[in-house]
Amino acid sequence: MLGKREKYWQDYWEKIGLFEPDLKHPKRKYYCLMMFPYPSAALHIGHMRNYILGDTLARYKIMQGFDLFTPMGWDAFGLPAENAAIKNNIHPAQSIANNIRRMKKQLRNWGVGYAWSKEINSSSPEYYKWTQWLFLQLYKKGLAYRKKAKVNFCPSCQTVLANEQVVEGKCERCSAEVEQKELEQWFLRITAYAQRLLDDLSLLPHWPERVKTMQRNWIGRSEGAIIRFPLSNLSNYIEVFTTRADTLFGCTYLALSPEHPIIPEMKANIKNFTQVEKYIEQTRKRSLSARDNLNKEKKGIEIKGIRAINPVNNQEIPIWIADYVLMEYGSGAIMAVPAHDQRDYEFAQRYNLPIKEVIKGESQEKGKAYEGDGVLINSERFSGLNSKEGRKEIIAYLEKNGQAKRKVLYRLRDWLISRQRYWGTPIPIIYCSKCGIVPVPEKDLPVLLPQNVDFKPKGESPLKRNKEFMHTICPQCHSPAQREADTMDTFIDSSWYYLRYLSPHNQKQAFEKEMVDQWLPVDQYIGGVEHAILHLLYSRFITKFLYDCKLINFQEPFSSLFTQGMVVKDGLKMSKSKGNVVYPDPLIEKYGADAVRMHILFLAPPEKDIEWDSRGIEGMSRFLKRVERLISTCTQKEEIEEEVRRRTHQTIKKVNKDIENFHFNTAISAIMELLNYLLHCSSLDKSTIETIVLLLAPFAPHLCEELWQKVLGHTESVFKQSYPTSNPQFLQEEKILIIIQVNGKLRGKIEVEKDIEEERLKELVLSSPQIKKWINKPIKKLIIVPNRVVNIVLS
RNA sequence: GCCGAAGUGGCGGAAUUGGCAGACGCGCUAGCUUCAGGAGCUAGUGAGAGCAAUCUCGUCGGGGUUCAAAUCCCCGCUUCGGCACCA
Repeated sequence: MLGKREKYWQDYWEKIGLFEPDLKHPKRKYYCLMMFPYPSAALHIGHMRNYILGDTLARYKIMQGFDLFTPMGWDAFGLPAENAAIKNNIHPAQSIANNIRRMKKQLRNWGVGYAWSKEINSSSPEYYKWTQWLFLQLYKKGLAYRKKAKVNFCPSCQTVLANEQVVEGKCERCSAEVEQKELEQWFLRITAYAQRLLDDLSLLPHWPERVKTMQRNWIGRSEGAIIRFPLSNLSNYIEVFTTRADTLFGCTYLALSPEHPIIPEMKANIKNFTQVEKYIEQTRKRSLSARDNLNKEKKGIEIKGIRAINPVNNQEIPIWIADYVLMEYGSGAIMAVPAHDQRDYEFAQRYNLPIKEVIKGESQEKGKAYEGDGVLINSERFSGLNSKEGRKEIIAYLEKNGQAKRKVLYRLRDWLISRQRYWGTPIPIIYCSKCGIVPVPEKDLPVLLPQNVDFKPKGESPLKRNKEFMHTICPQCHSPAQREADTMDTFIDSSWYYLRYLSPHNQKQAFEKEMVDQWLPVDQYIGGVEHAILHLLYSRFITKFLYDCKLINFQEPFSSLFTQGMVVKDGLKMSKSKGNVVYPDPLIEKYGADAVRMHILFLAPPEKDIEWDSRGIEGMSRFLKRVERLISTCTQKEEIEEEVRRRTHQTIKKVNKDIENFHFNTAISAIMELLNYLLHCSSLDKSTIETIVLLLAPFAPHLCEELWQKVLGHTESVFKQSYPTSNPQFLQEEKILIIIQVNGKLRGKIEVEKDIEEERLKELVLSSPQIKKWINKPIKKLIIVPNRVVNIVLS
């Protein structure tokens, strides 16, 4: 079914408000959310897959009688829009508006329904006013703070780059060497929620295990201790973090990160300070790329003139600076145990440092550090303990003397939200020379993003060049003040949008608590796995924060998550820069939306990546034509045939189960099988014909709506009908096919009545001529699995 | 390097969780139908042997558990994702 007829039904669904539930008084709510897109270009097949999955589920839930809420909006701020605008010299607001118009039209043509009356756009003042409000709440609770941090800066593009835009230390676009710049920036203290974000993953049984694992790794909890190493003949000390206190006796040197602050502090005591300085400078030049990635050779330099004392045995050990020690993690210093850490081992080998074995393991490899647990040796009174006890005892011993402290460390870092960019939510902060940092009062929100800005990159935040925007009055002392020129990371926009959908135009609040408590958490969230970490972690963080503020009454935003696979072309993810993007619209024009929708769903299970192939679409189109022909032309009769009814109910059962499990591909093949059978019946009863249409409706909405109303003569939408449910009574089969095996090999089949007595079955099987010829030896054993298998085991 | 997932016909993929391997579809082959077809219908389609009925082999490779393994266990290989000097 094509063109005009599909459009007719799309209009019809809009007219009857199929996707516009009564948000105030839902009876059985179901919140189905699909990740909102970036309106940077037209939607391609990959997007379509996402929205088709959601729409099919949504229509199924509507037919099950849920008050279904499935809204859509636009994640409209951000880099791609700004870059596109710079390239084409159009204002981002303009290009965004154009793209939204185009994408909305696409979604409509695909028959994807949304509660369009609740549409949101994160770049509109009525939305970002509340993103700013959210920032202020975080600021009030001390969760938003400012500190110096490095950014990647491309001197040729004159712009700040995101980490993803830095490829091997070079700018992704112009290949210039990326520089590091230190800037004052805003951070959100997500690390304060690290433990809860980790623990509460267990509240999410309906999230993919894969995603939860990725989040766990990202949070990266590790349990250990801070151990203090005094410097000999000095009052100073160096602290290290370790998870392996059991190996403390094997520590033969300390290693500091080149950025460690104690190095300049101890300048006077360091005898070889000039060489040390030179080494640090060299390391810095080797830039992040070379140092961070890859298993580069570990290099370092010994600090002469100061030595550290191992607190557990008072042994004096040398202090080194080593490029494999990171300032960003732990204390920026480590206790090196070459015998039991591969990195320390390699370093010790290179510089001829002693290697002292203190753990006896089961399988020790030569020429490698033994990193496993084992039994402590060469550890004085701790020798003989196992690693686990050793860690506990050694830390306890040091703790008594104030030389150690138990410590849990997370790899998770605070969330840097400042962007030196134009196209984002302005950070609602004012800098006053008298009052310092002053948040914009809530009544003054939104801080409007000015339209007239030269957003071409010139090395600083574009807003800085707009005097009208920058110059303001301090809300506290009313003297002239400056605005914050940076905008927020767009991940903030998307960390709370699911709350805004319920009241997108409310001018008094970000969201209405009663309604949000009623509708959230989202019942089903659907999106790409590329958001497994950042977006989902940030949303969880913000939800927990709002819960702590008592603004909502749930702690997790998304009860079920479904991450669909990518659609790839020529083995690569579709992207404009690679030039391998496929748009579905020409196919829809040729075959109709229903055929394209079903083809995408039929191609593979939705969580799998698929290589795009439009060839099979002909088959789907044929199938839909056969459905149409069957429904429109078959002769009707009163009575229902038993076999027809049984097969129909078996199909109903399977389709329901498959949809619930997102097995859309097998649901479709089950319907195809049923249709193949029904096509051979000379005539059918009315209920079977209607069942086919109802079963298929979520998959092929246009065709089924048309058949339901125009052919079967109903006056109400097919989506106002209940989805078919199977009646167990009609599933019963009185005859069962039993598989007969001899020595585990298939040798025959036999049809018997269900739940036949074993003795009788045995008799039938052994007397069957096709089986007899295989029994050439005495029977050792006879295994009967009721209603399934008989296996004859010969001796 | 570490963690995770996967490996089934020419292709996409099924297999009630240990019980007929290859459902459904694409593609291909033959026939019918049509003025014609890039339309429709019918039949066939894992490999090998045979006129046939039928038999043998077969789910990445190797071993094992079991009456019975694509499915469970061990070893190895390959591919794809995530993390990557995290102390």
